[in-house]
Amino acid sequence: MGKRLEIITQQRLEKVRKLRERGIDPYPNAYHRTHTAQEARSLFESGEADPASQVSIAGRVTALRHMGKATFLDLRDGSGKIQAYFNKTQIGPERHELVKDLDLGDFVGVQGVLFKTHTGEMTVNVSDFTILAKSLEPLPEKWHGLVDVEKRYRQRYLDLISNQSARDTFLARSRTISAIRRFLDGRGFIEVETPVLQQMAGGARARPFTTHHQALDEDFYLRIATELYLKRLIVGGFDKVYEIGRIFRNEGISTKHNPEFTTLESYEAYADYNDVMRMLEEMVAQTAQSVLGTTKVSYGDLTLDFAPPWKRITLRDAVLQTSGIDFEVSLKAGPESLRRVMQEKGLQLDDTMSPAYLFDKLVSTYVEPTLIQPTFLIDYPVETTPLAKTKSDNKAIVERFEAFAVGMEFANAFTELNDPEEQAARFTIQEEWRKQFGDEEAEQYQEDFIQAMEYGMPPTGGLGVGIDRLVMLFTNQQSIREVILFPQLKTA
RNA sequence: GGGCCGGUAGCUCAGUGGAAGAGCACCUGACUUUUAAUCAGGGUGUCGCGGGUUCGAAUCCCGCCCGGCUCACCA
Repeated sequence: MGKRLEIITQQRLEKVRKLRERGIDPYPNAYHRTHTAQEARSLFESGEADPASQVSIAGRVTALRHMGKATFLDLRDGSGKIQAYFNKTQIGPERHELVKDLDLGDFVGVQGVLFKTHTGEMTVNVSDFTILAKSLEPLPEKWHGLVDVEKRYRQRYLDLISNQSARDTFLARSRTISAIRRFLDGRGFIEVETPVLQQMAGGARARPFTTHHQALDEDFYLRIATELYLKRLIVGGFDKVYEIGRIFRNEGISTKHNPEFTTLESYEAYADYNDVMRMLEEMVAQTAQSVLGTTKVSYGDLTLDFAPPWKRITLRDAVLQTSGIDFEVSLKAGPESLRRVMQEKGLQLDDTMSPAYLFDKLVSTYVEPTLIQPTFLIDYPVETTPLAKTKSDNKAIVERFEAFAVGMEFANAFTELNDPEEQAARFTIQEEWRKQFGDEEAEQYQEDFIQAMEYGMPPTGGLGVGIDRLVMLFTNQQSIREVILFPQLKTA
């Protein structure tokens, strides 16, 4: 800590001491306000307020203008900002001394009548006030706000105090999640919670975090998806379930990846991936409408339109159009043939890449960059998706879609595989890849899950949505850290 | 993990070998309708950390830490 900062803090601690000496608690327990800043504003603008009626409002001092015997300060609460006016004649010389000791960042409660100044600013004419919390540290600068990205992430509260745009982004995030809940609740889905600590982490291709339970003396994984437990609930007879929750993947950190992130997963009995596609379109469009007031969303130089229907293209056609590779033809000649064709295109592949990796590579290299407007990529090779059901007329292709915008995947869904014998066979293939290719992210054989399938699961459409990424799209943010309040950073 | 860029006052930033700076914030004083208030005065610093080169280093070199972008990997 620099010496200047220490001096400022010392000065403010001295003010705290003086307040206590005068019998004033610098940190009282509560303050009962009658209005938020916004409510007071509406009350006044509506013209229905009795001009003599008192309001009390509380907030943080974000600007302070002393003018001799008069003082103006800006108070900000969760609803917005309002100006307060202190006049020495009105509050008395003794109280006026306290006003002079107020600092930027302090919390105060003010009581008085509302009026408009000569310059038209709605203001509380303060007759009484209460210090609610002294601030000991100087706030970031008022004009430029807090710019330092590292500080904005590590001390997000300063970002929120200083930058309206940060407040707007996280408010939009909150409203997005609320709107999604309303949408699903309105459709008869019930929200559930499933374990984060799992003996086997499944439902996605990813490396898990490990942890340890002391009393059981047993290692656990943090979940990488909510899928396998939610499907057990479909078996249990809840026809429509969803979970919005944190999942954890022990992988690289980037502008599009945080080690912990939030997904929505929903499962609907008697539905297939076509039903889910229609639902997702509607859900995202309604959510955008509700949060942003429009389905046309600015993103960088682009305008994304989430109004249904979104473009649909099969993975095969998309890969063919963008790379000239027809993987169905190649696959008929075996996975090695596909690897050879891809290598001929100049793709860097090594022998440890399982077929699932090969498709990932194809899609990420050729297809994803072309998917700007909201687009469904549909019908994936069975090798890529061990938990999805194949098409009734083509056992090589599963009924799966992923939704993209600006080249970024934000949803993944399929008609769920509910044949226990086939599921067992698919897990077995995954286990073989784990051995053959050293593919640590291959699904593990999950006996308990198979057993659930054996009791019978109805035809089911499942959906996963990356909430953080959806919020990025809605709030025009290029980095996932801008939509996560406390993103993962190295220890400073 | 690789490449590129960055870290100077509480905040936002100048400063590329020769006395550490500006604006805001802060402190002192003036000011009873200001609002990026104004006016007069005051600089409060481990130049990210550690070595090295040099008469002299914020500046040049080496190593390390943290961050941003990007590539790799993933969603």
